[in-house]
Amino acid sequence: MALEHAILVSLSERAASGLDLTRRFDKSIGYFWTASHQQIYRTLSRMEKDGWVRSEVVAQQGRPDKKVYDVTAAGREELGRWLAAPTPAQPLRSELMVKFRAASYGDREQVLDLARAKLAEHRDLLALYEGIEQRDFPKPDGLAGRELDMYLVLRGGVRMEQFWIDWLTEYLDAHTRAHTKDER
Amino acid sequence: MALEHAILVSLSERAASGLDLTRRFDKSIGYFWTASHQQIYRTLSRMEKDGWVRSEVVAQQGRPDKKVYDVTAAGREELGRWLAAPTPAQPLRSELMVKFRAASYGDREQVLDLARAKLAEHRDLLALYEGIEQRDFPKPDGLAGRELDMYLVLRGGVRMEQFWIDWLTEYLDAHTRAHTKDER
DNA sequence: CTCCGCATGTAAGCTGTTACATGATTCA
DNA sequence: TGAATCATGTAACAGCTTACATGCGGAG
Repeated sequence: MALEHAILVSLSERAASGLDLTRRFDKSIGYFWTASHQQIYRTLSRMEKDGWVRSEVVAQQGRPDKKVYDVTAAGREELGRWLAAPTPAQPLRSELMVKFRAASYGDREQVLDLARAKLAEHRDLLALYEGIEQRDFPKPDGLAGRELDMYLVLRGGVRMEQFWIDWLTEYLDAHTRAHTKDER
Repeated sequence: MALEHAILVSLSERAASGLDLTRRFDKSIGYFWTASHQQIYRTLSRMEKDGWVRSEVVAQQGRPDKKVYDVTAAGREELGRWLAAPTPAQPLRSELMVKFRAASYGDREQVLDLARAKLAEHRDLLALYEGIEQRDFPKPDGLAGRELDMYLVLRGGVRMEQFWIDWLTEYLDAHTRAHTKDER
């Protein structure tokens, strides 16, 4: 029930069409909340029916018309209500952890390869986030308000990737040690 | 498509009824993959139809009969196949991060209260995981095989909770500093 | 004239959640 | 007698994914 609210947040930052939103959910806000264009169009329709957003058809030159959505007063009210409501605990769901736990029921070497692949993925993501951090927030000390919010969420992404890298490294090291011990 | 596989893992460790599995998904394996009893019963039926598990009705004294499920050869094969298959990147989905980014569109003080509540939740979870770690793996150095797998997944849980605590602390500190600066 | 990007959708199917249902036994 | 636990489900709905559909304009 949170896609509506993620859309309200994104539209509060700036009015947008369905495709604009789709692109935002492919980066920026998409780093911590993903959605496909099908979901977005469907949800926008429902939100307009509910009066949380309104749309205006905008003609473009050399391109098809687009419907630009904007948050209404009712939408702003709903956003404020949701922001203050308690956030239910979102249990961790990690396919990788299930696989790691199950490694002894299959080919362990292939599971270790999966771990190495994930480690590379997370290193790439960390580099991406750190690049954004250095480009957009070179001096974080003076930040406040909306910019501070953006910065701190990005910091969450950086720390999250660092967590994966550290844990996967511990995992691979431990299994390497256990393996060499077997060999002796 | 991973609940089937989580069930295969759990049944590989030990045969179980639907209710047994439901209880396991409330702790141990449930710390990184959750499922309700409705999901479990529905999925077990499908898996039996597909030949991945077989069931045996076991009479009990003073209790209703139960259906105990067991992994078949086809199920073990499927588990091995799944274990070796690449794991798709699972994008992060955090309602809390959406709220943090949106704090300026609502009552910031209430968002800070949410952050404090989450911090307390994650401290409790960390204490739980560290308790299990000390109780079940007091000397992790000699571990190998299945036990090492269990230990390392638990370490993932510990590190994950540590991540949340560190980040939420950074978040609260940064906003406290920004706030006191406004006051001056 | 074909392919690509823009722009908006529909439809089918699977997964997950919420609510309801049944029948037995044990304990207060 | 009434509540709690054991044990297994059904039904309805909401959410998400995958595939398909349409039509316009510009580039090569």
